[in-house]
Amino acid sequence: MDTPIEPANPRAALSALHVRLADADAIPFPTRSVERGDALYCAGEPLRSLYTVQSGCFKTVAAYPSADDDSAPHTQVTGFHLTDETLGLDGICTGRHESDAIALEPSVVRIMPVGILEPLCREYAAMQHELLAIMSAEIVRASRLALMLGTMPARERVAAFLLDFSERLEASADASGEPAAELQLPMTRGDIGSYLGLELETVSRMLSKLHREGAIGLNGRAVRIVDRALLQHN
Amino acid sequence: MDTPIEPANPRAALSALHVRLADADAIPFPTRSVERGDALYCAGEPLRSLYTVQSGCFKTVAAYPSADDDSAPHTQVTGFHLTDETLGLDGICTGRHESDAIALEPSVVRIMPVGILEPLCREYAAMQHELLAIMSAEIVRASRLALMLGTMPARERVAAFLLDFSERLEASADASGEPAAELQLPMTRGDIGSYLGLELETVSRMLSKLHREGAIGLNGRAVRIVDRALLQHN
DNA sequence: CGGGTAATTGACTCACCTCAAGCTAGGTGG
DNA sequence: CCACCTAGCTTGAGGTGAGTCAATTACCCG
Repeated sequence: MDTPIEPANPRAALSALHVRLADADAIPFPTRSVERGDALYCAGEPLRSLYTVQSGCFKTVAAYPSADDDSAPHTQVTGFHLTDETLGLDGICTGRHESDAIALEPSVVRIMPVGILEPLCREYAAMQHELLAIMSAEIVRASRLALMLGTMPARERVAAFLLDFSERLEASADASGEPAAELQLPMTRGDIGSYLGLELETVSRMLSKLHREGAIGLNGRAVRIVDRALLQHN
Repeated sequence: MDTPIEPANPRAALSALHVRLADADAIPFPTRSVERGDALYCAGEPLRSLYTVQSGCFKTVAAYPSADDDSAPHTQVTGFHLTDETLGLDGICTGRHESDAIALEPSVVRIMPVGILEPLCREYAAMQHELLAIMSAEIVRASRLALMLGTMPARERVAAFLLDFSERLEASADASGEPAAELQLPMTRGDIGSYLGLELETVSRMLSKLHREGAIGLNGRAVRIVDRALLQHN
């Protein structure tokens, strides 16, 4: 308790989470294009590389075998990944990918083979630090998602999702500092619902409600954030 | 697709997640004792060290400012940490702890100063690999928690919690391979509920129900797992 | 033995799920 | 160019699992 610092404002922290792997160094990693709807990798595949999104957007989908075996396994979108975010980190511990990564729009990724990555990090302290920071940020992100799913009502979840998404858009696109007000959501209501632990109908209803209340403009997947305060509070 | 391996069984994976940091090397890190109920660290504090639990048990608690500011912030137990598990990883990205770590019983931790850790990992490949594996495992754990909170009904959550806890007890205590059947839960129903995104009354009801159905023996915080299959399925 | 924290159980409520119907938009082929 | 078709979205009506409130019991520690 030596500094009178902010009590861990998660919104602020989320911006701080935004770190780039391997952009300081000039190593020419190869890239790969992925069509909309295609998988960058699938759960169970051996981990060969980590991927940094250059352009486009992905969702990661995890499955958990259902309680009664015959019924469908529990499945959930565990994250959306925009430009400059890194994919595949969850596979390091087992050497296998723990989830599917599906492109939500035509996307390009930078490929960083894991075999190269570790030696590289042993050489360059900055790079090692960056990798650790990114992984730590991913832990925080996942924990925060869990917190959201555990404690917030539907309406707050949807609002928080929109705010988070707009800030990450801003972070990846321009560096204006101002979060984006116009969002073009690349995912379906069903994807959002899965991510937020809600049914797609509930997501739709909450979006309509936020629209009626004047917090957002809404036209299909185009969302305009009108009143940030109204979204944050209440 | 070169190996016909298990399709990412999360239960199995969870055991694989169990990795020890800095136990191969003979570096004499100092230790620290923490009384039951005391905090090992608090959210917002600068990150000085990572901690490996030597004995005892901790819970980590995260706070998220509430939607309307005047009311209490959302708060949730984000994890329970037994022997050999590492605490503090979520703080690496911001340099500040993102949660409180509270001892649930008298505990001892091994202290690993972060300033030493990174250079050490640059020197020893095995240690670096271990650290990355632990962090990755933490990502998987958090994602899986989110999945659970997003998709499973109360009864399954409680059952999954008991199974997970018993396996981790086994992993940390003896190396028998057989998961523990007798659990002495160190946390309250409220803690469990917070972790699982349920009210403490619901946790209590589900435990009673599992008891009535013959899946578990139940006597306060002492739980005996009678019928694993019944817990897993249905 | 007494006081306070933790756990159990019941009755009632409500937020979200489920099921169902209709709508909209974009792409495709006749 | 339009008709169709599918996937996605919206909205309504009704059911239900978990939350809320409240009362009682069990337990631990001083």
